[in-house]
Amino acid sequence: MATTNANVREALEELLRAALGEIAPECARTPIHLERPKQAGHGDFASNLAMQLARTLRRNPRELAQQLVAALPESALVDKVEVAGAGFINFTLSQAAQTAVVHAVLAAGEGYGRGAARDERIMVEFVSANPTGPLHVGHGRGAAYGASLANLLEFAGHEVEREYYVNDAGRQMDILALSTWLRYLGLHGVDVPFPPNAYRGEYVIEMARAVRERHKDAFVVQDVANVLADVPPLPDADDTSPQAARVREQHLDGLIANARRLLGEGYATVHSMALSIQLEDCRDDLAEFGVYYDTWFSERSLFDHDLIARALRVLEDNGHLYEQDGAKWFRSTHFGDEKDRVVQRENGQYTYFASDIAYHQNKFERGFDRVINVWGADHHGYIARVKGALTALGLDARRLQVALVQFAVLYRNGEKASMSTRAGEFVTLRQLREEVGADACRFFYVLRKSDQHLDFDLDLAASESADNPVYYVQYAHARICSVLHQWGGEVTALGTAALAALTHPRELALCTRLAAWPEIIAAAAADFAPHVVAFYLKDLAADFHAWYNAQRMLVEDEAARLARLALAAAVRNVLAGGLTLLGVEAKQSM
RNA sequence: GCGUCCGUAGCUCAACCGGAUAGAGCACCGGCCUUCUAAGCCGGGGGUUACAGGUUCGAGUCCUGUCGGACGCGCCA
Repeated sequence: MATTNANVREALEELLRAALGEIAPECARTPIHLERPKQAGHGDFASNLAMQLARTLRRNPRELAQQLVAALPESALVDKVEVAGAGFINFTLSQAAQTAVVHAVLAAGEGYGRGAARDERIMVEFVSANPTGPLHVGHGRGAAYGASLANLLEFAGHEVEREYYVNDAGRQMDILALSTWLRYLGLHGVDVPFPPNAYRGEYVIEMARAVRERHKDAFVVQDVANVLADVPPLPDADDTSPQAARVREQHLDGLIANARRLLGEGYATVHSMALSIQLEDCRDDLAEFGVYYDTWFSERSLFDHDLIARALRVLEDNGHLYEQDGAKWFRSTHFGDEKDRVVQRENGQYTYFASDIAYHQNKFERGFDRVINVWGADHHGYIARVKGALTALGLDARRLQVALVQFAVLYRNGEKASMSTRAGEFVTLRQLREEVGADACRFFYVLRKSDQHLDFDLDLAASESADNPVYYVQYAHARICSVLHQWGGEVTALGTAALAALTHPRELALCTRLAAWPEIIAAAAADFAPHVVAFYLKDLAADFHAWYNAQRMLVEDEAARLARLALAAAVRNVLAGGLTLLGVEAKQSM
């Protein structure tokens, strides 16, 4: 008779429902809400039913609560029912009902807490950083959050696909290809002044070496004047005017055009080498961070299959496009956006937004019930136009959900550390992992609500960090492993151990905590909130450490020993499962 | 200027979509290792939830305004 947590909750609801029918039949359909009190001493479950009724019945809530309690049917699950506070009804479960969760956990193993129904197909798209350089610590937060969210949704019972959108078709890629080529020329002694707004990082020079290795001097152009032909000269470095900024952009565009002209087919070779090197690097980086994808979706494939033109045609046919100043506009103001948006420029090129419209149409056509985008908070202004476009395409925009992740700001010596990709002076995700370890990184990143700014203190994280809560949770797991190892018995045999010996308040508190795990999963998944899991694991570890210091497990008395070991094994299962969801290793020893 | 998000202990953050005495960690003070890992435990001090109103049995949570912060407002991606 494995009494699961859901059983208990439903049983208590039934009891209250019966009492309600007795006391106030006219309110028999009032929803009954049971919550877990945060305060010890308020029982295992509490209901505010009497307070809810007080309004409609215009009666004293405490009196109502008393009457409800008096009308409750007998139940073996319940030890004590009390009226407290303004009219709460507090249930204290019997020892058997509280400890039964241990058997439920051991029977289900790491599957304990898993949502029952595989009801929805969900895509989670996350990170999707331009493959123009190493991932930095801002991407790291999106990676940790997105990966944990996907795991969480999967564990909650959905079918999840993880996707990375590769921006391999835009101007940024051209700038990367140009940057690589200019460095390559530099390696061959052809010195073209390196533009300040090209990619200046050391990794670009490494790519240039790779190009030289494979293609020798095939792409060398000796005449600097030729490279700079028709390119407007760079303004002074200290000129920060908007005009100067525009000229710098034109300078880049001119260089890219010349690279295309001078290299011919060779340009595409450099371009695709740069892309594949960066993509490979990104994939490795994320894999070492415990982040994996089912699909890497190429933006360029949208062009190759003419999907952008097709999507725009649908919009056009539905009357949502118009022409002005030679460009083609999407009337997104009809769908709540602040202003209309260009989808095709005067020069005939599609905008990034146009790709995105086709991309999201494609996502929906792949048959997902829900599509979740994890975006940096700086993209929030972008939501209205994408949703608007989906609506205009005749799709249900509510199926697209955007999870915004606020910035992670790095602090070093108490001061903000810059992380501009272009300037080349940023802290990469790889550096961060090497400094603090992937486990601490993953845990640290999801330890706060995603809509909360994250202050990442490098000095603290890099220090021999006993401060880091991830060790606290891992330590609890390792302690249990150690005790079970010293006991030496078959852990599977604990699944049927008698639990009557579990009577210590610390033991019962642990059981209550274990019983909450399925609810934590459901709530965290519904709210897209992996931090709820992280906080739960800290609480569970705290409950365990407190018990560990209060009682020994390996005692003479066999009944007590087996019951306690069973409880410990159950705690270990949930700790391991939770850590896995967050991409953190459940260590056997520390 | 307009829009979105945010403001909770000295610091970093929670608070089960309106519930009980607002909780953790760090830092600070005092205890616990001849017994399963002290990366641990036990105890203590620390708050007008930015501010002012409003809604109701009840507000950190909802509505209005003010102040402060981050981000966004391109024929960039």
